[in-house]
Amino acid sequence: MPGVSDCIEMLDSETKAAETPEDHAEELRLWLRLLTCTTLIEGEVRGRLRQRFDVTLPRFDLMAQLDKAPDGMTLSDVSKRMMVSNGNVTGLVERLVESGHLDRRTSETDRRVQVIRLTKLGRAEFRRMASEHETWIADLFADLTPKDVRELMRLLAKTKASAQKSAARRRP
Amino acid sequence: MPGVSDCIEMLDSETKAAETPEDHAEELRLWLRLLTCTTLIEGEVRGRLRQRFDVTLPRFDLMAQLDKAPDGMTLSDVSKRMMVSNGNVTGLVERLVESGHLDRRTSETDRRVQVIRLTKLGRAEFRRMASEHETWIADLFADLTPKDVRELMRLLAKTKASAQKSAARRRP
DNA sequence: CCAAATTGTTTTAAGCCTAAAATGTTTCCT
DNA sequence: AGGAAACATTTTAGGCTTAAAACAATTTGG
Repeated sequence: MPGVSDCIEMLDSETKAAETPEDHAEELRLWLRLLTCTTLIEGEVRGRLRQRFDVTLPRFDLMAQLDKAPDGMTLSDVSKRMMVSNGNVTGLVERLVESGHLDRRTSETDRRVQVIRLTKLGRAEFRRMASEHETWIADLFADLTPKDVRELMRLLAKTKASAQKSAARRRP
Repeated sequence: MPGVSDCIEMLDSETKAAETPEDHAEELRLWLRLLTCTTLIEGEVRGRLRQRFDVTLPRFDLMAQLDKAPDGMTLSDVSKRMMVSNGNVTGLVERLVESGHLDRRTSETDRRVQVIRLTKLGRAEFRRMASEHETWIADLFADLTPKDVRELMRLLAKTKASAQKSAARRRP
Protein backbone atom coordinates (compact mmCIF):
# COMPACT_ATOMS: atom_id res chain seq x y z
CA MET A 1 0.00 0.00 0.00
CA PRO A 2 1.62 3.22 -1.17
CA GLY A 3 2.01 6.01 1.33
CA VAL A 4 3.69 9.33 1.96
CA SER A 5 7.12 7.72 2.01
CA ASP A 6 6.87 7.00 -1.71
CA CYS A 7 7.07 10.68 -2.47
CA ILE A 8 10.29 10.89 -0.53
CA GLU A 9 11.90 7.77 -1.85
CA MET A 10 10.96 8.84 -5.32
CA LEU A 11 13.46 11.66 -5.13
CA ASP A 12 15.90 8.90 -5.93
CA SER A 13 14.07 7.59 -8.94
CA GLU A 14 16.59 4.90 -9.93
CA THR A 15 16.41 2.58 -6.97
CA LYS A 16 12.71 2.13 -6.76
CA ALA A 17 11.96 1.89 -10.45
CA ALA A 18 13.63 -1.45 -10.68
CA GLU A 19 11.43 -2.91 -7.98
CA THR A 20 7.91 -1.76 -8.76
CA PRO A 21 6.88 -0.51 -12.19
CA GLU A 22 5.77 3.06 -11.57
CA ASP A 23 2.63 4.61 -12.93
CA HIS A 24 3.63 7.38 -15.30
CA ALA A 25 0.30 7.67 -17.05
CA GLU A 26 -0.16 11.29 -15.97
CA GLU A 27 3.10 12.44 -17.47
CA LEU A 28 2.31 10.54 -20.63
CA ARG A 29 -1.07 12.23 -20.92
CA LEU A 30 0.58 15.58 -20.31
CA TRP A 31 3.09 14.94 -23.08
CA LEU A 32 0.35 13.96 -25.50
CA ARG A 33 -1.63 17.06 -24.66
CA LEU A 34 1.42 19.26 -25.09
CA LEU A 35 2.06 17.67 -28.44
CA THR A 36 -1.54 18.05 -29.54
CA CYS A 37 -1.59 21.75 -28.67
CA THR A 38 1.60 22.41 -30.55
CA THR A 39 0.61 20.39 -33.59
CA LEU A 40 -2.75 22.10 -33.73
CA ILE A 41 -1.33 25.61 -33.57
CA GLU A 42 1.58 24.81 -35.83
CA GLY A 43 -0.73 23.41 -38.49
CA GLU A 44 -2.95 26.43 -38.28
CA VAL A 45 -0.03 28.82 -38.64
CA ARG A 46 1.43 26.79 -41.49
CA GLY A 47 -1.86 26.92 -43.38
CA ARG A 48 -2.30 30.65 -42.90
CA LEU A 49 1.25 31.41 -43.99
CA ARG A 50 0.73 29.38 -47.11
CA GLN A 51 -2.66 30.86 -47.96
CA ARG A 52 -1.84 34.48 -47.16
CA PHE A 53 1.79 34.68 -48.23
CA ASP A 54 2.59 31.49 -50.07
CA VAL A 55 5.49 30.84 -47.74
CA THR A 56 6.37 27.74 -45.75
CA LEU A 57 6.68 27.68 -41.97
CA PRO A 58 10.38 26.71 -41.91
CA ARG A 59 11.23 29.60 -44.24
CA PHE A 60 9.28 31.96 -42.00
CA ASP A 61 11.00 30.63 -38.89
CA LEU A 62 14.41 31.06 -40.43
CA MET A 63 13.65 34.62 -41.46
CA ALA A 64 12.38 35.28 -37.93
CA GLN A 65 15.75 34.27 -36.52
CA LEU A 66 17.59 36.54 -38.92
CA ASP A 67 15.30 39.49 -38.28
CA LYS A 68 16.57 39.51 -34.70
CA ALA A 69 20.20 39.57 -35.87
CA PRO A 70 20.91 42.62 -38.05
CA ASP A 71 24.58 41.64 -38.32
CA GLY A 72 23.71 38.19 -39.57
CA MET A 73 24.21 34.74 -38.13
CA THR A 74 26.31 31.73 -38.96
CA LEU A 75 24.60 28.58 -40.16
CA SER A 76 25.47 26.82 -36.91
CA ASP A 77 23.88 29.59 -34.89
CA VAL A 78 20.71 29.27 -36.90
CA SER A 79 20.76 25.51 -36.63
CA LYS A 80 21.09 25.65 -32.83
CA ARG A 81 18.42 28.32 -32.43
CA MET A 82 15.95 26.53 -34.65
CA MET A 83 16.84 23.19 -33.09
CA VAL A 84 17.19 21.50 -36.47
CA SER A 85 20.07 19.68 -38.11
CA ASN A 86 22.87 21.46 -39.95
CA GLY A 87 22.02 19.89 -43.25
CA ASN A 88 18.47 21.10 -42.93
CA VAL A 89 19.62 24.70 -42.65
CA THR A 90 21.90 24.35 -45.67
CA GLY A 91 18.98 23.47 -47.92
CA LEU A 92 16.63 26.03 -46.43
CA VAL A 93 19.18 28.80 -46.87
CA GLU A 94 19.91 27.70 -50.41
CA ARG A 95 16.29 28.18 -51.42
CA LEU A 96 15.97 31.50 -49.62
CA VAL A 97 19.11 32.86 -51.25
CA GLU A 98 17.76 31.67 -54.58
CA SER A 99 14.50 33.58 -54.02
CA GLY A 100 16.38 36.72 -53.05
CA HIS A 101 15.38 36.83 -49.40
CA LEU A 102 18.79 36.02 -47.98
CA ASP A 103 22.34 37.07 -48.54
CA ARG A 104 25.10 34.54 -47.82
CA ARG A 105 28.81 35.25 -47.63
CA THR A 106 31.88 33.52 -46.29
CA SER A 107 33.31 35.05 -43.14
CA GLU A 108 36.46 37.16 -43.66
CA THR A 109 38.14 35.80 -40.56
CA ASP A 110 37.21 32.13 -40.75
CA ARG A 111 36.75 30.59 -44.14
CA ARG A 112 34.70 27.69 -42.72
CA VAL A 113 31.94 30.03 -41.65
CA GLN A 114 29.00 31.22 -43.73
CA VAL A 115 27.26 34.36 -42.53
CA ILE A 116 23.68 34.91 -43.67
CA ARG A 117 21.52 38.02 -43.48
CA LEU A 118 18.09 39.11 -44.63
CA THR A 119 18.20 41.15 -47.80
CA LYS A 120 16.18 44.35 -48.00
CA LEU A 121 13.46 42.37 -49.77
CA GLY A 122 13.66 39.58 -47.22
CA ARG A 123 13.35 41.95 -44.30
CA ALA A 124 10.44 43.84 -45.82
CA GLU A 125 8.55 40.67 -46.61
CA PHE A 126 9.24 39.21 -43.22
CA ARG A 127 8.02 42.29 -41.37
CA ARG A 128 4.84 42.28 -43.38
CA MET A 129 4.22 38.62 -42.57
CA ALA A 130 5.28 38.89 -38.96
CA SER A 131 2.80 41.57 -38.03
CA GLU A 132 -0.07 39.51 -39.36
CA HIS A 133 1.39 36.37 -37.81
CA GLU A 134 1.33 38.04 -34.44
CA THR A 135 -2.40 38.63 -34.66
CA TRP A 136 -2.98 35.00 -35.56
CA ILE A 137 -1.12 33.87 -32.47
CA ALA A 138 -3.03 36.32 -30.33
CA ASP A 139 -6.25 34.96 -31.74
CA LEU A 140 -5.24 31.34 -31.23
CA PHE A 141 -4.51 32.07 -27.55
CA ALA A 142 -7.42 34.48 -27.18
CA ASP A 143 -9.27 32.56 -24.48
CA LEU A 144 -6.34 32.56 -22.10
CA THR A 145 -6.35 35.28 -19.47
CA PRO A 146 -3.16 37.25 -18.80
CA LYS A 147 -2.83 35.17 -15.66
CA ASP A 148 -3.15 31.94 -17.64
CA VAL A 149 -0.42 33.16 -19.95
CA ARG A 150 1.91 34.00 -17.09
CA GLU A 151 1.25 30.67 -15.42
CA LEU A 152 1.80 28.73 -18.63
CA MET A 153 5.04 30.60 -19.24
CA ARG A 154 6.22 29.65 -15.77
CA LEU A 155 5.27 26.00 -16.06
CA LEU A 156 6.71 25.63 -19.54
CA ALA A 157 9.97 27.20 -18.37
CA LYS A 158 10.06 24.59 -15.64
CA THR A 159 9.24 21.88 -18.15
CA LYS A 160 11.99 23.01 -20.48
CA ALA A 161 14.52 23.02 -17.66
CA SER A 162 13.43 19.55 -16.58
CA ALA A 163 13.69 18.15 -20.10
CA GLN A 164 17.08 19.73 -20.66
CA LYS A 165 18.34 18.21 -17.43
CA SER A 166 17.04 14.82 -18.47
CA ALA A 167 18.62 15.14 -21.90
CA ALA A 168 21.93 16.11 -20.31
CA ARG A 169 21.77 13.08 -17.99
CA ARG A 170 21.66 10.81 -20.99
CA ARG A 171 24.21 12.63 -23.13
CA PRO A 172 26.66 14.30 -20.73
CA MET B 1 -2.58 55.91 -20.89
CA PRO B 2 -3.83 52.36 -20.62
CA GLY B 3 -6.03 51.48 -17.71
CA VAL B 4 -8.42 48.90 -16.36
CA SER B 5 -10.94 49.60 -19.09
CA ASP B 6 -8.59 48.06 -21.68
CA CYS B 7 -9.05 44.67 -20.09
CA ILE B 8 -12.77 45.00 -20.46
CA GLU B 9 -12.81 46.35 -23.98
CA MET B 10 -10.39 43.67 -24.94
CA LEU B 11 -13.06 41.04 -24.36
CA ASP B 12 -14.28 42.16 -27.75
CA SER B 13 -10.99 41.82 -29.53
CA GLU B 14 -12.26 42.68 -33.02
CA THR B 15 -13.30 46.29 -32.61
CA LYS B 16 -10.24 47.63 -30.95
CA ALA B 17 -7.66 45.85 -33.07
CA ALA B 18 -8.44 47.97 -36.08
CA GLU B 19 -7.79 51.21 -34.22
CA THR B 20 -4.62 50.64 -32.21
CA PRO B 21 -2.12 47.93 -32.99
CA GLU B 22 -2.22 45.69 -29.93
CA ASP B 23 0.77 44.33 -28.17
CA HIS B 24 0.71 40.58 -28.50
CA ALA B 25 4.30 40.02 -27.52
CA GLU B 26 3.34 37.91 -24.52
CA GLU B 27 1.31 35.45 -26.54
CA LEU B 28 4.09 35.26 -29.08
CA ARG B 29 6.62 34.46 -26.40
CA LEU B 30 4.27 31.85 -25.00
CA TRP B 31 3.92 30.23 -28.39
CA LEU B 32 7.68 30.12 -28.88
CA ARG B 33 8.18 28.60 -25.48
CA LEU B 34 5.49 25.99 -26.14
CA LEU B 35 7.17 25.15 -29.42
CA THR B 36 10.60 24.95 -27.83
CA CYS B 37 9.40 22.56 -25.13
CA THR B 38 7.73 20.29 -27.63
CA THR B 39 10.64 20.31 -30.06
CA LEU B 40 13.08 19.57 -27.27
CA ILE B 41 11.12 16.62 -25.92
CA GLU B 42 10.20 15.33 -29.34
CA GLY B 43 13.83 15.35 -30.44
CA GLU B 44 14.88 13.54 -27.31
CA VAL B 45 12.23 10.86 -27.75
CA ARG B 46 13.06 10.50 -31.43
CA GLY B 47 16.72 9.97 -30.66
CA ARG B 48 16.06 7.42 -27.94
CA LEU B 49 13.65 5.44 -30.11
CA ARG B 50 16.20 5.32 -32.86
CA GLN B 51 19.11 4.36 -30.63
CA ARG B 52 17.29 1.81 -28.49
CA PHE B 53 14.90 0.30 -31.01
CA ASP B 54 15.92 1.56 -34.42
CA VAL B 55 12.41 2.84 -35.02
CA THR B 56 11.22 6.26 -36.14
CA LEU B 57 8.90 8.44 -34.11
CA PRO B 58 6.08 8.49 -36.69
CA ARG B 59 6.10 4.68 -36.85
CA PHE B 60 5.94 4.53 -33.06
CA ASP B 61 3.10 7.04 -32.96
CA LEU B 62 1.11 5.10 -35.52
CA MET B 63 1.58 1.86 -33.62
CA ALA B 64 0.52 3.66 -30.43
CA GLN B 65 -2.78 4.59 -32.06
CA LEU B 66 -3.39 1.03 -33.16
CA ASP B 67 -2.49 -0.45 -29.79
CA LYS B 68 -5.50 1.37 -28.36
CA ALA B 69 -7.80 -0.12 -31.03
CA PRO B 70 -7.77 -3.93 -30.92
CA ASP B 71 -10.39 -4.07 -33.68
CA GLY B 72 -8.30 -1.91 -35.96
CA MET B 73 -8.79 1.54 -37.40
CA THR B 74 -9.42 2.98 -40.81
CA LEU B 75 -6.75 5.12 -42.43
CA SER B 76 -8.91 8.22 -42.01
CA ASP B 77 -9.29 7.53 -38.30
CA VAL B 78 -5.55 7.27 -37.95
CA SER B 79 -5.00 10.37 -40.01
CA LYS B 80 -7.40 12.41 -37.86
CA ARG B 81 -5.99 11.10 -34.59
CA MET B 82 -2.42 11.73 -35.60
CA MET B 83 -3.31 15.07 -37.13
CA VAL B 84 -1.39 14.35 -40.31
CA SER B 85 -2.42 14.22 -43.95
CA ASN B 86 -4.03 11.18 -45.53
CA GLY B 87 -1.21 10.66 -47.96
CA ASN B 88 1.24 10.62 -45.11
CA VAL B 89 -0.57 7.74 -43.44
CA THR B 90 -0.68 5.77 -46.69
CA GLY B 91 3.11 5.74 -46.93
CA LEU B 92 3.68 5.11 -43.24
CA VAL B 93 1.29 2.16 -43.29
CA GLU B 94 2.89 0.79 -46.43
CA ARG B 95 6.28 0.59 -44.74
CA LEU B 96 4.87 -0.93 -41.56
CA VAL B 97 2.96 -3.58 -43.47
CA GLU B 98 6.14 -4.32 -45.39
CA SER B 99 8.08 -4.82 -42.15
CA GLY B 100 5.38 -7.13 -40.77
CA HIS B 101 4.15 -4.87 -37.98
CA LEU B 102 0.77 -4.09 -39.50
CA ASP B 103 -1.99 -5.97 -41.19
CA ARG B 104 -4.09 -4.14 -43.77
CA ARG B 105 -7.34 -5.37 -45.29
CA THR B 106 -10.20 -3.87 -47.22
CA SER B 107 -13.42 -3.55 -45.23
CA GLU B 108 -16.07 -6.18 -46.03
CA THR B 109 -18.88 -3.68 -45.92
CA ASP B 110 -17.29 -0.70 -47.66
CA ARG B 111 -14.71 -1.31 -50.32
CA ARG B 112 -13.34 2.23 -50.02
CA VAL B 113 -12.15 1.59 -46.50
CA GLN B 114 -8.86 0.02 -45.44
CA VAL B 115 -8.74 -1.39 -41.93
CA ILE B 116 -5.34 -1.72 -40.30
CA ARG B 117 -4.33 -3.62 -37.17
CA LEU B 118 -1.14 -4.43 -35.32
CA THR B 119 0.11 -7.91 -36.07
CA LYS B 120 1.22 -10.12 -33.20
CA LEU B 121 4.78 -9.04 -33.90
CA GLY B 122 3.78 -5.40 -34.13
CA ARG B 123 1.92 -5.50 -30.83
CA ALA B 124 4.74 -7.28 -29.02
CA GLU B 125 7.34 -4.84 -30.31
CA PHE B 126 5.20 -1.86 -29.53
CA ARG B 127 4.53 -2.96 -25.96
CA ARG B 128 8.21 -3.46 -25.40
CA MET B 129 9.00 0.01 -26.72
CA ALA B 130 6.07 1.68 -25.01
CA SER B 131 7.03 0.62 -21.52
CA GLU B 132 10.49 2.06 -21.91
CA HIS B 133 9.10 5.13 -23.65
CA GLU B 134 6.92 5.80 -20.63
CA THR B 135 9.94 5.95 -18.35
CA TRP B 136 11.64 8.42 -20.70
CA ILE B 137 8.66 10.71 -20.55
CA ALA B 138 8.51 10.44 -16.80
CA ASP B 139 12.16 11.35 -16.64
CA LEU B 140 11.80 14.28 -19.01
CA PHE B 141 9.02 15.71 -16.81
CA ALA B 142 10.67 14.62 -13.57
CA ASP B 143 11.06 18.08 -12.07
CA LEU B 144 7.37 18.89 -12.29
CA THR B 145 5.36 18.29 -9.14
CA PRO B 146 2.00 16.48 -9.37
CA LYS B 147 0.42 19.88 -8.90
CA ASP B 148 2.44 21.33 -11.79
CA VAL B 149 1.28 18.46 -13.97
CA ARG B 150 -2.37 18.99 -13.08
CA GLU B 151 -2.08 22.73 -13.66
CA LEU B 152 -0.34 22.26 -17.01
CA MET B 153 -2.99 19.77 -18.07
CA ARG B 154 -5.68 22.30 -17.24
CA LEU B 155 -4.00 25.19 -19.01
CA LEU B 156 -3.17 23.16 -22.07
CA ALA B 157 -6.74 21.93 -22.29
CA LYS B 158 -7.81 25.57 -22.25
CA THR B 159 -5.20 26.40 -24.87
CA LYS B 160 -6.35 23.59 -27.10
CA ALA B 161 -9.96 24.72 -26.84
CA SER B 162 -8.98 28.30 -27.62
CA ALA B 163 -6.95 27.28 -30.65
CA GLN B 164 -9.70 25.02 -31.95
CA LYS B 165 -12.18 27.84 -31.63
CA SER B 166 -9.88 30.17 -33.50
CA ALA B 167 -9.32 27.60 -36.23
CA ALA B 168 -13.06 27.09 -36.56
CA ARG B 169 -13.60 30.85 -36.85
CA ARG B 170 -11.39 30.91 -39.91
CA ARG B 171 -12.65 27.73 -41.52
CA PRO B 172 -16.29 27.28 -40.47
C1' DC C 1 56.07 23.06 -36.85
C1' DC C 2 52.95 19.55 -37.57
C1' DA C 3 49.83 15.84 -36.63
C1' DA C 4 45.59 15.27 -34.26
C1' DA C 5 41.46 16.92 -32.67
C1' DT C 6 37.87 20.17 -33.31
C1' DT C 7 34.70 23.01 -35.71
C1' DG C 8 31.55 24.56 -39.57
C1' DT C 9 29.39 23.18 -43.52
C1' DT C 10 27.80 20.20 -47.21
C1' DT C 11 26.52 15.86 -49.11
C1' DT C 12 24.01 11.57 -49.12
C1' DA C 13 20.39 8.33 -48.51
C1' DA C 14 16.28 7.55 -46.67
C1' DG C 15 12.15 8.74 -44.77
C1' DC C 16 8.54 12.17 -43.45
C1' DC C 17 5.03 15.52 -44.72
C1' DT C 18 1.88 18.47 -47.16
C1' DA C 19 -1.51 20.22 -50.59
C1' DA C 20 -3.81 19.22 -54.48
C1' DA C 21 -5.36 16.28 -58.05
C1' DA C 22 -6.87 11.75 -59.32
C1' DT C 23 -9.30 7.34 -58.51
C1' DG C 24 -12.64 4.36 -56.93
C1' DT C 25 -16.84 3.68 -53.97
C1' DT C 26 -20.95 4.75 -51.62
C1' DT C 27 -24.79 7.65 -50.43
C1' DC C 28 -28.26 10.91 -51.42
C1' DC C 29 -31.78 12.93 -53.88
C1' DT C 30 -35.20 13.35 -57.02
C1' DA D 1 -32.78 4.28 -61.54
C1' DG D 2 -29.29 7.48 -62.31
C1' DG D 3 -26.56 11.55 -61.75
C1' DA D 4 -24.54 14.52 -58.17
C1' DA D 5 -22.38 14.93 -53.96
C1' DA D 6 -19.68 13.01 -50.43
C1' DC D 7 -16.20 10.00 -48.85
C1' DA D 8 -11.78 7.08 -48.38
C1' DT D 9 -7.72 6.42 -50.23
C1' DT D 10 -3.78 6.91 -53.37
C1' DT D 11 -0.86 9.46 -56.30
C1' DT D 12 2.04 13.34 -57.45
C1' DA D 13 5.27 16.95 -56.99
C1' DG D 14 7.81 19.35 -54.12
C1' DG D 15 9.73 20.61 -49.90
C1' DC D 16 11.36 19.39 -45.13
C1' DT D 17 14.11 16.59 -41.94
C1' DT D 18 17.34 13.61 -40.02
C1' DA D 19 21.69 10.91 -39.11
C1' DA D 20 25.85 9.84 -40.74
C1' DA D 21 29.67 10.39 -43.65
C1' DA D 22 32.60 13.46 -46.17
C1' DC D 23 35.04 17.67 -46.70
C1' DA D 24 37.38 21.87 -45.49
C1' DA D 25 39.50 25.06 -42.31
C1' DT D 26 41.13 26.17 -37.82
C1' DT D 27 42.95 25.23 -33.30
C1' DT D 28 45.60 22.61 -30.10
C1' DG D 29 49.30 20.10 -27.91
C1' DG D 30 53.39 17.92 -28.29
